[in-house]
Amino acid sequence: MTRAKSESDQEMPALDQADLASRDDDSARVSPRRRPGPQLKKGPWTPAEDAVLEAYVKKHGVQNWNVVQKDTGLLRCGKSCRLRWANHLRPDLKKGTFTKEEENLIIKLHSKMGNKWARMAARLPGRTDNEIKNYWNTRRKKCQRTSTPIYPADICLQASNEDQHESADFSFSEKLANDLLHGNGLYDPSSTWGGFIDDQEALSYAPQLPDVSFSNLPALYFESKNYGFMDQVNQAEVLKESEISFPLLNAAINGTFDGSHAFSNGNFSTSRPITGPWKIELPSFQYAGSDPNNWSTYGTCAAQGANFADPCMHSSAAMASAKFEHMCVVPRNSGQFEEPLPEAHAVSSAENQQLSVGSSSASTGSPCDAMVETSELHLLEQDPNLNALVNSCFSAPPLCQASPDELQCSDFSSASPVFGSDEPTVPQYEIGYLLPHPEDSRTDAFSHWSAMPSVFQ
DNA sequence: AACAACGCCAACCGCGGGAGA
DNA sequence: CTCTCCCGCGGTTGGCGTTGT
Repeated sequence: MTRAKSESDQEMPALDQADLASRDDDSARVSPRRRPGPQLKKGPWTPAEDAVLEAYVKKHGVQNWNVVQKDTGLLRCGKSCRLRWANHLRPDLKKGTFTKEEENLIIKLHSKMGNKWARMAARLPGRTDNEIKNYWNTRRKKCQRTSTPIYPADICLQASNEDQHESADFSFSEKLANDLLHGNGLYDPSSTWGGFIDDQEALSYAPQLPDVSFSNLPALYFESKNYGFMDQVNQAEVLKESEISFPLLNAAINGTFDGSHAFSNGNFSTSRPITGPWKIELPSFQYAGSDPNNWSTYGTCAAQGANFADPCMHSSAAMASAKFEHMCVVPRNSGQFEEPLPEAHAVSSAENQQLSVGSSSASTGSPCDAMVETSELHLLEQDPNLNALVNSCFSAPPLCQASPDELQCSDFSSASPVFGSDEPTVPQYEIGYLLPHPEDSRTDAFSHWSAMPSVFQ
C-alpha cells in the first residue's frame, strides 16, 4: 500500500456544486467500482476536509456515507468519510492517551474477547476500536520485546477474583455434552450457559449470547471448573484467530449426534444443520506456535512460550493448549499459526529444570508434554461427561477402555468409518495429540500444579 | 549533527453480514 | 432466491515524530 504523501499537502479540493449537479442522480446506486467519477483522494485528511465533513454530518446526521461524499463534493469515498468521522470528528471522542484504568480495562477485556476491538470500544466511552487496536498492537510488541507477560499479574488477579464471584456453578463439559448429544439449545439465555458471560455489559455491543466459538471451549471448560482467569488468558494466547475447516467433527456429529446443532463461523447455532466444513473462529493469539505446517507440535510450543516470563502461566497455558489440541482435528499444512515468539524457545534452563520434575517418563520427552498429558488425562478422568464427549467426537472407545493403539490414528479419514468417503472435502487430517493411556498418567506431574499460586488452581 | 531504530497512529484494504430491490 | 449496495470490522501499511547511538 502506498500512501501518496503529496496528497496531504494538496489544497482542499474545490467543492464544486455545479459538478455535483451534473452527475446522474442514480450514480449513488451504482457500484463505486463501476461508477465513473472523480478520482477519489487518499491519504491524510486536511482541516478543510474535516470541516466540510463535520458540518455536513452535524446538519444531516449519519445516513449514507456515499451520499455524504456526493453531497459535499469531498473527493473521499464514503468509507473514508465514515472512518474519519468515527475516529476523529465525532464530538464524543476522548482525546489523549489512555488512562491507567482504561489500559487495565483493555487488558481485561482482551483476555475475554480477543481481538474484538469494536466490542471493546463499546466498553470504553470516547475511544475508538482503532485506538484500542493500535494500543494493543503496540503493547503486544512491547511485551514481546521485553519478554513480559502481556496480561499483568495484578490485573489477572483482579479479574480472577471477579471471575470467582461471577462464574456460575456450571460444568461446561456437562452442558456441551448434553447439548450435543440431546439437542438442547445452547442459546437459551435462561440456561446456565449464560453464566459464562461474566460481564453482560461487556457484550452489550452485540451478543446477548455468549461467544461460543469452538475455540472458546477450552476456556469455557476451565472456567466452568473455576480454574479462573488465567486459563482464559492463556487460552486466548495459545489460540489464533483463524479459520479452520472442520469436517471431521462435523462428520462425527453427523454420525453421532442428531445434527440439530451446528457451528456457524465457529459459533453454535441451533437452527442450522451441519453442512460442509466448519469455519472456526479462534480467539486472538499473542504467542504463536512454532511450526505453521505442523499443528501437532503447537500445544507444546505454546505452552513453552507461555512459560517464557511467568512460570505461573505455564501450567494453565499448557493445559489450555493441550485441551484444545485434544479436542481438535489437526489439519496438516494448515499454515494457520504464526511463528513462535523468540521467547517460546528461550525457556530458561532453570525453568526447564523446575519443569522437568516429575516428567522423566514423559512419553514425548518434553517436560511440558508430560504435564499436559497427565493434566489432561486427569481432567478427563474427573469429568465423565467431557470424557464421553471427546470420545464421541472422535468415535473412539472410551478413554479408560481404549488402548493407545486404538487411539492413535494419524490419518483420520481411515481411522473410522464415520469419516469415510462421504466427506469429499476432508483433506488429510490427524489428531494432533492423542489421549494418553491411563497407565501413562503420573501423579507426580502435578507437583507443578500444586506449586502454583492458589489463584491459578 | 547525522543516522538508524523504534513507536505511534491515521488511514487503507479486504471481507462478511444485513438490507433492500 | 439472487444480486447489489452499504456498513462495519479486523488486519495491515506506511508516514512521521521521537529516542538512541
